[in-house]
Amino acid sequence: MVKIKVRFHTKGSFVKDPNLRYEGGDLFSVKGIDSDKWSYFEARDHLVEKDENFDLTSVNLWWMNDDGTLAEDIKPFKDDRDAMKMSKFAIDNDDFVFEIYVEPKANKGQSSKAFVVANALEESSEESEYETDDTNDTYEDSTDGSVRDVHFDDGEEERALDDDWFEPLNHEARRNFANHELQLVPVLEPESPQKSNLNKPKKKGKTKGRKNPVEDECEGGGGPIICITPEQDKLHFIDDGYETDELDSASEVDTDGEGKRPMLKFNPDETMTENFKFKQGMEFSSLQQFKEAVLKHNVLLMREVKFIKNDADRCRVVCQKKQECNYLLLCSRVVRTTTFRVKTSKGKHDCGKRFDSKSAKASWVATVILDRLKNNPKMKLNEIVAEVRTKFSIDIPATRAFRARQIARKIVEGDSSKLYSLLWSYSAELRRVSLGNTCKLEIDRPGPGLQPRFGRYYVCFEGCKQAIRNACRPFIGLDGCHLKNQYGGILLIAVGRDPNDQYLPLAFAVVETESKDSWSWFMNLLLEDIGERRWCFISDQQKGRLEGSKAPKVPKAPKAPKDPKAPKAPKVPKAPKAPKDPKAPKAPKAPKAPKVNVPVDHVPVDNIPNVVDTSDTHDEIDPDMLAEILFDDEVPEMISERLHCSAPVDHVPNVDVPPAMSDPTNGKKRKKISGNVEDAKKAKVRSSDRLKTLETKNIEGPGKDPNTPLVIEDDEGDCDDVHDPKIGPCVQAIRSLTTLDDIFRRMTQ
DNA sequence: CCTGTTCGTCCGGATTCGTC
DNA sequence: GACGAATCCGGACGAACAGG
Repeated sequence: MVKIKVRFHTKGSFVKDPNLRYEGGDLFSVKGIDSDKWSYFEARDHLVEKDENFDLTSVNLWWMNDDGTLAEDIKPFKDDRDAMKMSKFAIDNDDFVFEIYVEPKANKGQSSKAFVVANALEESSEESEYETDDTNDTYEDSTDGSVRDVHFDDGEEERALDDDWFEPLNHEARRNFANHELQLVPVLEPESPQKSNLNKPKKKGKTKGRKNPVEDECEGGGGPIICITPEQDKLHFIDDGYETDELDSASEVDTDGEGKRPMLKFNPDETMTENFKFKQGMEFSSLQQFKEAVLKHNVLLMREVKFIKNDADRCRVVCQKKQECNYLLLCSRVVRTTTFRVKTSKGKHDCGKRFDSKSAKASWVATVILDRLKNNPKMKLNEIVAEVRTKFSIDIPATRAFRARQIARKIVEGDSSKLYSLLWSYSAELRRVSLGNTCKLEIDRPGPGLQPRFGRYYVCFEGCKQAIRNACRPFIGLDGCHLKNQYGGILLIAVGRDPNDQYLPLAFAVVETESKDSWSWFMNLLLEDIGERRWCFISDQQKGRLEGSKAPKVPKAPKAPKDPKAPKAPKVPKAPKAPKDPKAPKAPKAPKAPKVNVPVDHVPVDNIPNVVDTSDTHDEIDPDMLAEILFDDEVPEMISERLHCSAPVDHVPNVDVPPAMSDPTNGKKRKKISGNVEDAKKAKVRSSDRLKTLETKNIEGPGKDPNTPLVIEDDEGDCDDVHDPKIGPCVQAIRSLTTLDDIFRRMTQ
């Protein structure tokens, strides 16, 4: 594939005085077009893009390589085949720039000037195309030098020949054509033995020995068996029975690799149907592809076939009921290519249908159930049997369904062991792309002589680091979820929030289990990457983690926010929140961490003893849950208000934050928390109970308004916010946990 | 009864050799 | 060189069995 550049000449016209030239109009260029993807329709799209009134039906298109001349090199650009010519030309001639001319269609009775020129060029080329077509042919049975008398009446095939003349000739030769100099000699390879025979007519009976089996079949056939002789095969001959228009959708016309006349090509991507026909001449990229297609087709036909000949070069297929059915397919390799072609085709069964086709092999059944298995990995065997019966009226035994499910599972899940072994390469590639990407792969070595095993894996991308340092808010959500593949494990993930309220994945890790050890490993790596600042970590909590850590909830201090530096803003009256636990100490100061017995596998960063454990087990990472954490709870709401506040923080009205300002879920998830606190708490017990938090010293960072710093500050004990009933617990918690080590220490006290 | 597993059988692929 | 026949071996298959 190469990149080509196309210059479009539009809105002008051809003038001949006496040389042909294009006058007036506009010119625009399109660069970097993949030659493989270049098409007639892409050209049209570019023209429409440039001029929305462009009407393809009212113009003729012409193309030419950029160093050609209009008088000699202009060619019609009528469809995709012309586009393919251009692509081929670019590759063959290292000429990657083309001109496309848009010419208004001539009125009735008038001829396009370009048409006159191009027509002359085509005529001249067609006169000699057969000769040129043979230049690459290696047909060996010809004995004299006469040009083969091949004639195609069909326009399609003329087009095919038209394609052909193009290929073996270089640019210079085409110019010779253009000048009506039919001297191909300079461009033809002189006198190779093969080529010297190319034009010789076939000597009948020269091939000695065994007759071609295909011919045998033709003779002995008795029935509508269509045969291709070796001569037809080698010449890519297409007889009258070749009905391009009747091809099934699963096939396409294409030129073969040598740029010869179009052949049928089997398209494995298209859906096989009962109406599919294995036409003689149809080509397959491999014998395996042919066999799979045959089996698939016969499953649909509810017939059973067998491969009576099946080796590297050929495959002969007959019906299982060979005695009563004349079904026969023979596919064999095209000489000196890797392509396989159907040489014999009698693809109609004379036998009756059967409902227990063995052609419905386990591998085929696997493909049938693949989609359903993706959604339902525990699909039952009888469901598989029923599925195949419903779709194809074929009964398969349970054992086949069992194996099919095994195969399908393997396809769906992939070979995990192989994927794990690719981690080294993946890491190396990430490092190659950017040295700032962090990849940590921990290997577990069970013992000497034993194979090392996957331990842990951590990834943090350079871009994410930059984003959290420079653009995002200093809040980081942490969570973990179970991996459900063959080997299990836990995925730990850290996400940030950018100024647009979007989640920003920061880092992720795969660890063996959620434990203090694994979380601290993850957190240490994360802090190494994002830098030591005062970050605010927000996490959910797990059941076991809170055992023994339940402590009286910190009541809210009376509301008394004061910031002398900031102007006062009017406040909306709000009912004071009732403390949930009347026995709870009223001390507004940071609570001293209770001494709790935290099992080793508890995550340390969550241990703020103020909530009731109602957390769910982790199944999936739920971004909405994090949204709730950030915006539904009393403390996060305070934070969110401050995040979005353009006024000083302590003058934020004590009202609900409008969803448009703060809620990334556009208010869908947001629950009212002012007013009756108990009701509000009930309504969002899940999210509030998940909140554990928090570690930071200085929560500063870009909020929505970068000019308004976030002020949940500041130095020890000086912040009036401590007396704010909304901010109290948050700041207390924040202040008391200045570093991750503090958190760990507290956890283990 | 349903589901999953085991084991013996048989088919098909690979290879070799002989013939045309 | 192309094709057919013979042989060997691995894997897919189905029957039988075990477990829930």
